Amino acid sequence: MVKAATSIDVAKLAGVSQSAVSRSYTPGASVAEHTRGKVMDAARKLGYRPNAIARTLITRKSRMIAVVASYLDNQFYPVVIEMLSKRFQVDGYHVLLFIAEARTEADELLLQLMQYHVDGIVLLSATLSSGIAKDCADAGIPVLLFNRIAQAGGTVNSVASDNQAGGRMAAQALLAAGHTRIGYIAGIEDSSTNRDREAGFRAELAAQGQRVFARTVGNYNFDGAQVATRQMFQVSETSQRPSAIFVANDHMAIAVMDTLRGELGLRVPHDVAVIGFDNVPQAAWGGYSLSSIEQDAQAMIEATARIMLEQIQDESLSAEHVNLPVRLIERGSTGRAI
Amino acid sequence: MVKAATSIDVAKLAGVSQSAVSRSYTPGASVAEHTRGKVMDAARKLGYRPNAIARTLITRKSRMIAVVASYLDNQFYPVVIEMLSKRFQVDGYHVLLFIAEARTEADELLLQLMQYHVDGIVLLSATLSSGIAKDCADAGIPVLLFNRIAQAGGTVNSVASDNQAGGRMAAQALLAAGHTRIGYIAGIEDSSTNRDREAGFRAELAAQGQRVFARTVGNYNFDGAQVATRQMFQVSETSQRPSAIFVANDHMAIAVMDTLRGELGLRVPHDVAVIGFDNVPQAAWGGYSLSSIEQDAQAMIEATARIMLEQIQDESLSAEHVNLPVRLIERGSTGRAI
DNA sequence: TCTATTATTGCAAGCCTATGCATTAACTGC
DNA sequence: GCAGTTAATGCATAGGCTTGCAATAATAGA
Repeated sequence: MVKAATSIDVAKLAGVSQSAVSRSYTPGASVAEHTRGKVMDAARKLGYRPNAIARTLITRKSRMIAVVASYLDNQFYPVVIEMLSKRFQVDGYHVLLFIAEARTEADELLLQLMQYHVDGIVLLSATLSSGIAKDCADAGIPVLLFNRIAQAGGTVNSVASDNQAGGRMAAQALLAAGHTRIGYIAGIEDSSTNRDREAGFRAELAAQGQRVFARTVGNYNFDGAQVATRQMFQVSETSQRPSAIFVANDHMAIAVMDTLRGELGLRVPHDVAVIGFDNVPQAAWGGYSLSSIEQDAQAMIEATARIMLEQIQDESLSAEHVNLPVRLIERGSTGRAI
Repeated sequence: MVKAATSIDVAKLAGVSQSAVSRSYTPGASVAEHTRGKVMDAARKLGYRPNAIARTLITRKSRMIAVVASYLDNQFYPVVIEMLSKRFQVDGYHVLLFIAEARTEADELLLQLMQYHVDGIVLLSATLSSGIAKDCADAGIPVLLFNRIAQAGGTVNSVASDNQAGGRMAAQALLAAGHTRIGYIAGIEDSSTNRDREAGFRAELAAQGQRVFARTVGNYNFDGAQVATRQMFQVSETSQRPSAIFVANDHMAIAVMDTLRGELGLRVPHDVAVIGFDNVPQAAWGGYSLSSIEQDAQAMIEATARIMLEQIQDESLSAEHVNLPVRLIERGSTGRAI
């Protein structure tokens, strides 16, 4: 193990002061081209790289952004994480990833994050206690909820899709296909996504003189969705069962289709039409051909990056709330042949 | 924005020296219980949290582990990342995540990582240039290849599955079902996983007097696998086409099944049997019921964590190479009803 | 009661870099 | 050739913490 060269070592070898070395690595600093050349030569010889930790200590900018997720089963999140990570790398920021399942766990984690002086925090489909939100605000660390709406209009940013519009689109698609017995399988009850998707869905049904025919809860997880499907279809008579279901996200919708076909012997869309939300890559797979409401992940990432970078630059900016349009993608699961 | 309290503030309020504050936060340090109590009280009042950056600067331990992935489409990786992240959190380590597609990109990234004084580096299905490997070794940073074997027996650890055995199992499963025209769809040609899986597969075929009937390359990606499937099945006569295919991973195998069924109108397993590798969650989905060779992700994570933590503790340890057993999971795609 | 131990505590020196300020060098224009 | 600018450089300090060492207090042993 060789001790890494420091700026002082480089300075000595190059015959300049340590400040000159530092300035050579600072874009826009005042150094003669000639000097920078000597410094870079010396640095190359010694394998010198500036110590990001020491730099963070003094500048109070770590160029790290924390991303907190609760699980990665739902492919929507890996996709988002990958995009976020690449997007932030473009601007020289790195992603510190955390998996926190419970709320309390997330709170504890965020306190740890703050010790690392992260420049910003992105929460994927998670919320945080107002106490922690305040701590972050006090510390000047911008926080952004991704795919969730902040409850209080406080200091926390949010980037989400227009879930209500999405819910309406789902209803329209099923109504347009002539369904009259339409069910809803909910995600996590108190999540903003579930609330908004369901509200939009119900509003559109109501507007067309209908209402939700059956409703169960899948809590946004695979097993939960299977259970929810069984519950919804435990009645024996066909006329008692929904002929179409709006499932609060694709991850669950796939479990629903599996259960309908595998366990209950029903065909999709012939016996039951299914539509999901998110348009994850798997929705397009031949085995499912799942109709879905597409979230514009690219636009969400771009908005997230913009807001975070702006607020890292300028602390005085106030919280933003972005709501992006969604789009109906019709595939086989709602009867549209592909 | 309130400036965060420092150990000096706490020391003042508690009426002790700054060292006492530091020691109060260091497990095993020499502090009277009474003193620690005063310190903690003062810390609570001020909302003090030790500054991890300053600590890193002096101890040269950041408690951060870098994880480098090249893409997250293949669900195997999100699953692994989630498990790794949780596992390291147990020991108080945090994961710094990077997405690097090309080799050169990864090299550049690693140099940046070293600036952050990460305590260790885990590369998911990626390799690194020997130059960088040496830099890491020199800097005393343990590096571990996950799901890849290090080419040189050098300073780099590796944790992988027994891919050769897996390849053999895949061959056995197809041979046992009576197939005589067996194809192989390869992953990335020069990856150790592809090499080993194919070698085992061929060895077993040879042992039973057969050989690979057809071979195309899918490069471990979805689109590539679709192309590879079309190539393999472009011949018109049934007897010219394989009746079974071993696909180098599940991510591709699913694309293969979609192409066989959707484009080519073939049934799985009736017309063509398919077996994959990894046993990703989607393999179990009803839409595919894909037979697969399971990698024991849990054991791989455990080995990874153990090796990394050990080597972070003790720099003198030499590189380890772990090879974990795999298991055949038979499902519908090879004819076994589920 | 006095000395020998041991447990606590404080002092002060780093760890490595960024940056305000003062100084010096190099130029400019007249 | 000289005063006035501007560019380049170095000095010295700060940023928040850990830790070896010395000093002190507390305890035990005789």
